[in-house]
Amino acid sequence: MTVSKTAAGDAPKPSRPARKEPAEVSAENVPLQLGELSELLGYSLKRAQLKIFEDFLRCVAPLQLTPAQFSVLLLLDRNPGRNQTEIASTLGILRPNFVAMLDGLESRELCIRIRSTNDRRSHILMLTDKGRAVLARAKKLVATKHEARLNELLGPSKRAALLEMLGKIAREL
Amino acid sequence: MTVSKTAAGDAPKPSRPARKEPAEVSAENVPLQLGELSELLGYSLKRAQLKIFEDFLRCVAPLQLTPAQFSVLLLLDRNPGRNQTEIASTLGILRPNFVAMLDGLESRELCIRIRSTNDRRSHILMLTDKGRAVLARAKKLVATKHEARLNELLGPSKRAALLEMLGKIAREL
DNA sequence: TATTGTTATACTCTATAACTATA
DNA sequence: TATAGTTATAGAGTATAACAATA
Repeated sequence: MTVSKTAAGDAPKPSRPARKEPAEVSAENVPLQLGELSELLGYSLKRAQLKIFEDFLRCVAPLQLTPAQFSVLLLLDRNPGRNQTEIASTLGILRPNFVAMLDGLESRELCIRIRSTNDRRSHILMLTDKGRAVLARAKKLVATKHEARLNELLGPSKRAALLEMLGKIAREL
Repeated sequence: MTVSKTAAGDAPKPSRPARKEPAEVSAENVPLQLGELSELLGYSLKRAQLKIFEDFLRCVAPLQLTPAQFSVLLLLDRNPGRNQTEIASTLGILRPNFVAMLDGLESRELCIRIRSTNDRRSHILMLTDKGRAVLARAKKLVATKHEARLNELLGPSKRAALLEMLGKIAREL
């Protein structure tokens, strides 16, 4: 059922140790078996996601941007004139949690909140010139280092297939 | 470059509103554009991972097991006689954080810690009979509900391809 | 009355230092 | 001295209730 790479019980038992016994009865340095875990989509998905975020952080480290911050900047650039609720909900961020995040970006002068004249309850969000500049540099780092690495690892067509399947799961599951 | 599904500017502008103007100048109910975000592997990966964990929790809800707890039970079943450090590190869990997790499983009598006779510093971990029974029921729920759903959504061959790519990223990135 | 941004708060995850008991 | 399990703690991330200003 499960494809075991290094099964402890499957190894041919030598009739006699080659040179000397490791230490006492046995060293037990045998690597653990993942078993059904390696067939669990959620498990591999989680491990892969952690690796990718790690790599993203490394690649964009000079700009000090997290994946979440990068996604906010991208969305503000593509959707000028939107308020906090709209941006947050699109990214799956709860409004209360979006406040501190925006505070951080605004204190670094990457974006600004502007009280809307139509509806004075809401804040229109805008990238600053600095925000646009940082975003441009971040996009370049992501494309040339982060995504390039993944392209190298998977190849363009597999990468595209992966993206499509992940999108389908995110949308339809 | 980016495949936009509902581009605000792409819709053919009607020369005259069909019935009446929405409200004032414009309703602005236009959905946001994800833009480059939909091409970012990490973004789709994160959204997909959240959906899959959500579905896992729903499917295994009768047994009250999280994905992390399920992975521990699976690993204990496959690797009897291992200690906390070995199990935790295999799953990418830090030893201090593994303590409370084990406390939870042990208090539910799903596994036990046994002081090793060889090295009295370490605790050998074992599934209890109850733990094995719960694991068996969990495996069945995961296979027939959770993984079956994903198989239905993606098809078996695409599902296998997805798993392989995620594994490759987790191992090699 | 309902909604926007906000505060306060709590709960989970994750990460690090340091203790204890053993080796 | 080094290691296994543990404690304490701090920081993210995420979740809900409730308030002030505005609609």
